[in-house]
Amino acid sequence: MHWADYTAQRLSGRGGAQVAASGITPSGQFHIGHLREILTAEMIHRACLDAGLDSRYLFIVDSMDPLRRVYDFLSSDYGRYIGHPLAYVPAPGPDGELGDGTTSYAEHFLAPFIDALRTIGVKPEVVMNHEAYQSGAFAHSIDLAIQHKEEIRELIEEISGREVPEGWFPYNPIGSDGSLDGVRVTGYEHPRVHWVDGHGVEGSSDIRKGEGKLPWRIDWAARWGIHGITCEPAGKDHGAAGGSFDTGIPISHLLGGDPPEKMVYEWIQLKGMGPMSSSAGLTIGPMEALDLVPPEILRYVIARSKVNRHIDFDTGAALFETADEYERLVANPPSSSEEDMSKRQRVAMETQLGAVRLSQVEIGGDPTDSVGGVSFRHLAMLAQIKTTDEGVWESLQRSGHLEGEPSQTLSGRLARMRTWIDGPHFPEGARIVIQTEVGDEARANLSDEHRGFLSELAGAISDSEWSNMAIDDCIRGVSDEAGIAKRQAYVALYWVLLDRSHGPRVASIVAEMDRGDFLALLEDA
RNA sequence: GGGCCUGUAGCUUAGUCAGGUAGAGCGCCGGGCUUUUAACCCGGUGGCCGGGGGUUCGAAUCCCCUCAGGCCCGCCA
Repeated sequence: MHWADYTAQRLSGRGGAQVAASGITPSGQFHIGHLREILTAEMIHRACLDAGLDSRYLFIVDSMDPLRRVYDFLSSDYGRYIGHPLAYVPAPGPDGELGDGTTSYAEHFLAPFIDALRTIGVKPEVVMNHEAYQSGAFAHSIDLAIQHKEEIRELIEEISGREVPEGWFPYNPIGSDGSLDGVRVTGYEHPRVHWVDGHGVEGSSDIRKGEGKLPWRIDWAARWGIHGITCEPAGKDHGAAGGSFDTGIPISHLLGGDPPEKMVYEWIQLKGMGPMSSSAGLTIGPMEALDLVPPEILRYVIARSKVNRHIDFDTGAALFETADEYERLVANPPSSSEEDMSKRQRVAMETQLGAVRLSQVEIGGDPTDSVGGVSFRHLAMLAQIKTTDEGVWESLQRSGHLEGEPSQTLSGRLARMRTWIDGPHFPEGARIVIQTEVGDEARANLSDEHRGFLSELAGAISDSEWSNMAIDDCIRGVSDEAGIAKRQAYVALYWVLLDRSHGPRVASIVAEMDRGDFLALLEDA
């Protein structure tokens, strides 16, 4: 059974309406890792719906969280906004310069991410956390937290093993300069929290009006109750023993809530990406990833992995293989008709089918609608050999992959594939580089028999018609005359053309080449 | 120092919760396709389940120890 279905099953035991949620701080550019946070929760939500449960999916944007520091992509002018809730910080301009404030920092980074989510079929109910504070939704929880101040302090100290500092207060008011930092609480008279800020200015905040916030560990616990959240997968950082999940659960009870079960997902790592490295500034965002592979593949990357396994997100060969794995699964789904299937095989099959189901952009979508009918590997090859899309379709029609006109799915795939090929993320192993001179490795691997064939071919092909068919006839004819095994003839050509022992149809490659260039290569051998 | 996750065929991994003869995909190798391929179809190869010890009739699975990789323990989400 797929993990999302399993979780849905557990949630059904809990009864009532299900609310799956994610929470992300919009402190900067969203990246591919955030997709796991979102999709883990969203897939559970979908699984709940599929199980006939009443379910909603919430995306809580931590817009009330303060700007922590001046990130590298921000101008130093942002220094004065440190400690300010992100909803009240002006969005940066293109070069990180301080914006005019028409758009908030939080909105600025959120908007493109929401667009990307829509493309992958995620349509969350978006909750801006600062609005929740402004609306007074937190007021009751804040009041309870203040009343239970000492119990909460004990819980945090006991569970996290951390000492809560003197003067700690379970509500952090915004000071006179708009910052949450350095504000000391001096008293509480419902609904106002009195304080003195770092400048020595005194004031008071109305807990019903977004004039302050709960500290994270309490904020999280409170929102579970406020929104009736029944499931919120959290990153492994929250999951550490004594982490915010462990303190959140008892705090939530204290605030009258019924917290979700602890669920922790592993990170997506950018390891093993070859030329990609964060230090080189070459990270990948969801939008960028969507330029390369279709949304269902991006979903499948998450769906196919168990929640507690880390994912090496690799825009190179691994993504290639994942995409082809998806194609195979959809085109040729495991069949349940086998009676002699073992229990394990059956479970594995159900899990795979679940992963495909949850990878669909539209809920309940037919996976076969998203199938291209061609492996990514093959398409990548054709896209490199054929300069025009028409050429690709013709080749696919000849090879039987395609009947009639290409579907929208397929032409979309080709467009993305061309982007991928032209970009820095394309796997080098799949790149077809036509040599301009014979490579060292090729030279080392060419036998006398190979050379003899190549030189004969040079003579024969110099006045051959320059078409796929004619070139192929010529190659086959010469190999017969030269008495070389066909296989060896092609091996020789692959070495010369690609500096490899094998490759795509030789004639297809040669037909796209300039005759002079090809002859020069043959003679160079 | 404390804790969490992971370690199964060359690669990605299922199976670990409820012990019962190690499964899959890719790759690779071979064959077929009267067109060669990185297409397509068929077949095959491949694993002292990180290591050691223990419990058991029986351990990838439970217990202890150990090695390796990743991550968390700053009101930071």
